[in-house]
Amino acid sequence: MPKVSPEHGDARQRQILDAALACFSRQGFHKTTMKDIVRESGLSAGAIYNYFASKGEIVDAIARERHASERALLEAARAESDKPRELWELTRAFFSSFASDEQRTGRRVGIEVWAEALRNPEVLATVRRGVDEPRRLLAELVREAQARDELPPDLDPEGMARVMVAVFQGFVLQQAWDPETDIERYLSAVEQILAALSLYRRDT
Amino acid sequence: MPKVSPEHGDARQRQILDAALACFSRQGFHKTTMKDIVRESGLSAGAIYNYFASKGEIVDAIARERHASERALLEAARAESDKPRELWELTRAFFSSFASDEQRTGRRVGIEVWAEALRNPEVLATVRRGVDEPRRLLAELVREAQARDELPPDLDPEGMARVMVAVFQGFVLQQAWDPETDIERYLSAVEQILAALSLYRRDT
Amino acid sequence: MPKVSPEHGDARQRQILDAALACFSRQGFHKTTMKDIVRESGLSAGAIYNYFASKGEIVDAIARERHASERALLEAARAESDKPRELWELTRAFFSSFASDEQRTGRRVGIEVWAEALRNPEVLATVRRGVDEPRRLLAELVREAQARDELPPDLDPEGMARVMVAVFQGFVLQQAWDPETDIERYLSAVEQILAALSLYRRDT
Amino acid sequence: MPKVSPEHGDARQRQILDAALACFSRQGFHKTTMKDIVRESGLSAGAIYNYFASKGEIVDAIARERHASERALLEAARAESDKPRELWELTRAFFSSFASDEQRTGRRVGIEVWAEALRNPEVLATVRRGVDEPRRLLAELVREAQARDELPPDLDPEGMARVMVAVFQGFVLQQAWDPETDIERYLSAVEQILAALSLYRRDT
DNA sequence: CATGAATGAGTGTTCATTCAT
DNA sequence: GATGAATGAACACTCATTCAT
Repeated sequence: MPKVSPEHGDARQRQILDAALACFSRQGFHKTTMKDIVRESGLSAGAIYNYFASKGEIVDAIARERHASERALLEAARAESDKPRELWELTRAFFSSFASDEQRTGRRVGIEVWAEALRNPEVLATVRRGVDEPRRLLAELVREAQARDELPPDLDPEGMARVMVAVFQGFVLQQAWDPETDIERYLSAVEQILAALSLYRRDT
Repeated sequence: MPKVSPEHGDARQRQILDAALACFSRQGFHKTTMKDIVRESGLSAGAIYNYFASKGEIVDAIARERHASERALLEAARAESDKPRELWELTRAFFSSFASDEQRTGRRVGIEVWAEALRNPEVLATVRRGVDEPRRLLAELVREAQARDELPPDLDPEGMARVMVAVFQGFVLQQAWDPETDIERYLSAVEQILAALSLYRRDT
Repeated sequence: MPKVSPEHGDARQRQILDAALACFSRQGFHKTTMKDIVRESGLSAGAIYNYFASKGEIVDAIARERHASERALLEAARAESDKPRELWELTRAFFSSFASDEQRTGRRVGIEVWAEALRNPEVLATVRRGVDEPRRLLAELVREAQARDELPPDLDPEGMARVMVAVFQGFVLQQAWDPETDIERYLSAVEQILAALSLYRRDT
Repeated sequence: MPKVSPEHGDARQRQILDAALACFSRQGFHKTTMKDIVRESGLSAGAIYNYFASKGEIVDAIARERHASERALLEAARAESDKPRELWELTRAFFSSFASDEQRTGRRVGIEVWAEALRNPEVLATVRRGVDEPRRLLAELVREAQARDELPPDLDPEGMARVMVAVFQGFVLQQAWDPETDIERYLSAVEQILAALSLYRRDT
């Protein structure tokens, strides 16, 4: 079927990536064979290789999608926040994504991407980009809050940003290992931390 | 002459696990072949299969070793703490292990274990045990601190324990992706959080 | 509007064969893919299959072209010869084609055609036709020279014709493996052989 | 079956090369699959890869065997010659190998090796070594014959050596394409050439 | 006639595991 | 117990060919 609409290619790519994500989330990168993706996508092996040069490129693409997805979430969360309690609202908005099954599936794959980053420079670059961006944003928000006298002036913004990223990453792990993990109790602890810090500012 | 001492077996097992850890840390579980472990250990393929029934069992054993290693660290850290600042001292002691190259190597493998846990029930059980124990300990410490009026009484101990575990897990990730990551700035933010919480107790 | 001139088809065929020859000479038959020929020719895969039923047919056609090319060379060489030194002049004229890069490219492919002939009856037939014709011509020339008392009467014309063909084939090989091969020293030896034979006639 | 005699490995290698030669001679390098060699050799795929790192290495090894085989033939032929008619006797002895079916099989593969040399530097090196050696030997013999006044002093030894190599190569081709090719008539022409040259010496 | 995306059988190669010695 | 050669199912990937548009 040649002479095909220009969107056709994008649609095929989606079809492949959706199939790959499904397989990866079910069995992981390494146990997923091209045959699995072929079956899941309904395409032929050859067709897939028209869109991706190798299995590795599919993994790269999935890693980039994870990144893009988190980034989109972050943007959306930020749009809803108002300055004074921004950090907290951002956190809450971001964590709300754990309600979605699709996001949870994606995050399971995301954990594998984290591990893959240790061996694969391409994936590492994507992961670092995906972590550095929110980290910088959070540091900036900390600085702004300090300027508004809402956080202790001697709190290191970079350190605090990393801690907040960690709070997110750690929850992703804990929830992946145990889906029962109670998000509300977790969030309430985070909220209390932020509240404590914002009171603490006057005492230092 | 099968005049092998009973320790012989243990020594062989160690030899295999050391070799496996070296390989896993270098190339990951999936890219490590049995041949790699054979070469690294200096044993024969057959000999290895006398001690482990499959490659998967070696992975399981490595996962258990990771767990044991973290647990030992935790015990050691706890022994050194005095009650009033226990949480913080525990944290600091625990993070001091990042200075050791050996621990860093081990943690890289640990991240892969985290991913593996998503697919392998055996490994999942080990990982959960490895996380639950410190989590329960931390929750207990939080409760004790609350009893001593060192932490806000309405801080959820379970939630807070999870957050502290996350703070550790997230740092493992960030440091694995970027070994330059500054541990001191990270810790200073954590310290400030704990300090804020302990002041905050009086205000609620 | 299939208003294509009748030459259109021939032109397309040329386009395809030129592309194929270029690819074959660069990478050989077997490593050349249809995609390579598509790229080199600027046509589409489908278009090529309108003119050749299979890759094999392209190989056949190239083999026939090699044959036709050698034949043309032979005819041209023969037109220039005068009887008494005909064999020698023919040889020299024929070898002069080694100066042309195009002919050298063609001959590299020719060698592959020789190998292909061992497996492919179609190609074998073409190769045999391409060798038998000059062989018969040379045998005839030997006979004529014998009639003019320019070659020993007991020289076997068929044997001698084969030897002369071999002298050409061997040079093609040696020059393909080492383009530095000195054609003049080679030819001078051939000339001396022919000269010796034409003197020898009187001594037997 | 480990702890195996040291000859065992050589025997396996032979087994593989014999199977490969059989397959290559039947279907050529490119149409021969590893599966074919597996079937023919009676070994498993994995076993073959214990002895050869790739199909290409098997091809290389076969090329080297062709070389060694021709070299051995040449040595044997030379041992039987006496100086005065050495060139001719060498030729005759060498051509006598065409009687053997095994040698004919080998030579068919040899022709493919010739073509392969055009694309594969490894094979090219082997082929050039295999051709240069006899060429140098022949040039030396020509020079010795000239010293004994048995060949024209102005005959270029290098050129003549190449011609004699060509006489052999060309016959290999012609006989591969048509097994009926009459070796005696061919050889008689060669003999007459050598005889003419040795008489001719006095006339120049 | 032309297009080029799709096909899918087939390729060379790998590697966890076994077992005769 | 120890050995390491052998196994063979599985893998990622290729490519001549087709055919809907």
